[in-house]
Amino acid sequence: MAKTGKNTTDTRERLLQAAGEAFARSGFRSTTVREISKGADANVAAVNYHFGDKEGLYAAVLQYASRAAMQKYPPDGGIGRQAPPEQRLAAFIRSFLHRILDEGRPAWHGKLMAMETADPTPALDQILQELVRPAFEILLSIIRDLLGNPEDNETVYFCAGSIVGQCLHYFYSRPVMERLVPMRLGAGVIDRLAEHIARFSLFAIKGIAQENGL
Amino acid sequence: MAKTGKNTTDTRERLLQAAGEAFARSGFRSTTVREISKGADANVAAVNYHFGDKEGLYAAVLQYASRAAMQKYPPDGGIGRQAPPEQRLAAFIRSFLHRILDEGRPAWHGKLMAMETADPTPALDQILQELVRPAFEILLSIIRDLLGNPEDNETVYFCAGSIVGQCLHYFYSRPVMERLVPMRLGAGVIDRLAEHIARFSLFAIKGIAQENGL
Amino acid sequence: MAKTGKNTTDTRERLLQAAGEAFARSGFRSTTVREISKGADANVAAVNYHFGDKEGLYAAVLQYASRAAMQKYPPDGGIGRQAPPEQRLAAFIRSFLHRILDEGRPAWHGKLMAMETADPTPALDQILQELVRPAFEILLSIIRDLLGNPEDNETVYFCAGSIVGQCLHYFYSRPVMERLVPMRLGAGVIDRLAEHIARFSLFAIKGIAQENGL
Amino acid sequence: MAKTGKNTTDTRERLLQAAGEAFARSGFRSTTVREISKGADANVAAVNYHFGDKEGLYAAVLQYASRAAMQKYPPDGGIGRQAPPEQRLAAFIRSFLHRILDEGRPAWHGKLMAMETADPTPALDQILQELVRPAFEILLSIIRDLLGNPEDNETVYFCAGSIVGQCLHYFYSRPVMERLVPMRLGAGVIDRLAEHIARFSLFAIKGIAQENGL
DNA sequence: AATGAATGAGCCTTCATTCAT
DNA sequence: GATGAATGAAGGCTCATTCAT
Repeated sequence: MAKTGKNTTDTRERLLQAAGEAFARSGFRSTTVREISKGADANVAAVNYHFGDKEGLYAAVLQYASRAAMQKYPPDGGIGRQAPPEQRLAAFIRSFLHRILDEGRPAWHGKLMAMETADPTPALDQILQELVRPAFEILLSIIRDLLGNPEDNETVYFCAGSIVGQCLHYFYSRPVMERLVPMRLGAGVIDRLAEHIARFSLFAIKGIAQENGL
Repeated sequence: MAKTGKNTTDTRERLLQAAGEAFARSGFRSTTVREISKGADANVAAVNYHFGDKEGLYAAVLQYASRAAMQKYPPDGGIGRQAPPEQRLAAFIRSFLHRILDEGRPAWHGKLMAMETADPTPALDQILQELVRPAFEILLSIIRDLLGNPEDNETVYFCAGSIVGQCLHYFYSRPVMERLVPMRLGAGVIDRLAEHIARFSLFAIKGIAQENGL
Repeated sequence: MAKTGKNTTDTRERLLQAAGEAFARSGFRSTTVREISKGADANVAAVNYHFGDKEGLYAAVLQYASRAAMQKYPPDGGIGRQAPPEQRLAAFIRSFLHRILDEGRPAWHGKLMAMETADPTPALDQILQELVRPAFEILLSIIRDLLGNPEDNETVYFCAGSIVGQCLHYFYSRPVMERLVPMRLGAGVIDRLAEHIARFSLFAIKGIAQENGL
Repeated sequence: MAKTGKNTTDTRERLLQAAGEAFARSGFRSTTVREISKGADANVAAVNYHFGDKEGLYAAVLQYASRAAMQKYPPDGGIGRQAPPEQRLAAFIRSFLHRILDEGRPAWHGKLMAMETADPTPALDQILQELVRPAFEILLSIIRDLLGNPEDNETVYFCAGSIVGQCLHYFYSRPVMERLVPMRLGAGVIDRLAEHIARFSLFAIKGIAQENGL
């Protein structure tokens, strides 16, 4: 009955953790505050007490997760701006892929962001400006370098979409893929996948650059 | 009390339509049968009468939508098997893109399928075998033709993923895209997009084929 | 699709049969009109069409069942009024017991009456006067004969209650009995049971008669 | 808005009371949780909060009632094991009869148990082992003493059934009795009834014992 | 005479939220 | 700061009944 030790980390933190896992597992609607409270070994009313309401908790979780994920897997892949764009692209892709597919402890960090991307809540805008846009700008600049700084913005955007899309696909469509192709997304596969997407995209962008350059 | 002329189509059909729009708008969980019933100008019990339960209605809607979408935009893009693989790929992509981005009347057809892809319900398996797998096989055979029928399956699967991913991305990430890039997805854009993805992928696959061929 | 042969017995009759079984199985509340209709191979609306409403059907079934049960197992046990009261009592008990415990085809006839006894609906009064009272009067007259036509009515009523109670007990408490004692109510047991109750009651009434007679 | 003084007992207790009365009045199926909640002056969700669901509430009520009834009218009738079996039988019967017919405050206690006996729910088994079986064993031992500890178990069980049946009859068949015989079951009648059943059964068992002994 | 579609009231349950302590 | 009890608004579903044919 003694409750000592339970509050070594404070309730707020435990709620954030439990909520993150739950939201990533079942989405916003399907996750109940009771489920979260139980997972955090806290009272039902704790959510409302600390975060106002369920939506407030979600926003907090999202921001918390985004920052953590971006910190663990930075969008530049840990490679300097001066590196050749081919390397920077490969690093970007590898980092992105790990961010959303990593099955490690805070696996839900990337998941949550990807889910939010497809089905945004009012909490999205908040992190969009703070975290997503900077990462996107990095990608754009890599592509511009590869394309030779073209005047045409649409091509740049399209190429960015092609790269991001390839990466996200393995997150979104995983349930279908697992039913469709005889292949599991183990740890090794992620790296081979990153390599493939980088090679695929590099050939494509180089091809486009050449064609445009003529 | 006279009910004549109130509805030209019968209740079952109206339920299917209303449910499709609602499910595509808010997802399975968030959509209520009362909302659907009201939208179909029918009684709450009508859903239960015609489809057993909410899940049965969803399954019916999904099948209905999938077939309609596949019929309107067939996976071969209306091009014969004998056409050169470059053309077949372009046709496949164009058809795929229109299928999921078409804003026409049954706009929700593609939406629903994409949502189901990312977050499957028990109703998915039903249409997976009937509709998705055949389309996927078509894509695989196109890629095999382009790659020169390689023995390595993983590369084929990876390339297929890259193509499908690029297309789906513009569906999934649309909310984010609209906030991030100054561009609207009008009818014309879909065609330019299809052209881009085809060109992008063709350069990539050709490059990979060449590299592997050495 | 041909429906010939289905109406060899008419719908009304089939509804009565199906409803009887269902009501005896699950009681009035738990039985649904749809269940009955399906069992009778008839339309949902047939019940309301033929019997006005569910309650009307129940009343019809009850009367139908009571008459059939009373006819198959008449309260006098098929023994003349002139027979010695000991024999008439044994016959009464045997007939009663079979009426409520018989597992034969229209097993539900007696069951329904017993259920109605414990938890009467408005339909009870109808059959009470027509069927139950005459049977009860027969029992009373047997007891009066055995007791030597006493002036005290309460003793007669009490004895009647003791006899009827013993019989009904094996109907009402069967679920508990089956859990409590290692014994099944097979066909042979019913006869041994009838014999026991007759003997038990005869000893009792004789004893009371002697005591009162002193 | 002030809720002080509104309820002296707490909600859980009030729910138990209200549910007991309602279940005894209308049975499990016909009783609604709204009816119970209103009767307990509580919210609809209170049932769910305190007892999980309607069935859980029923089980709780049944146990509560059984224990209370068994405590108020213990199966040994308050008489020691060393008393002569004739006295113990009379005491058992008197206690049993009061337990199921008592019109006192928790009148529904016995009613509920009797209803459960005839039409058991999953909740029965729980109290069967805890409360009913011990009482039944007491009755069996009394009968064995009266019969001179016979080897034949069936006779013992049959006699037990005869006694219990006589008692329960006045509970089950009360609605019919009241229509059939000009007699009310007042407090005085219960005692006279107990006396009758005891005398009736004693004569019967003694007779059987004598006959078997020859 | 009989049917299948449609109705609306009502039931049990769940859930986010609030309140008194 | 934190809790357990309590709330009320829905939500999905069932059911007896009715309506148009």
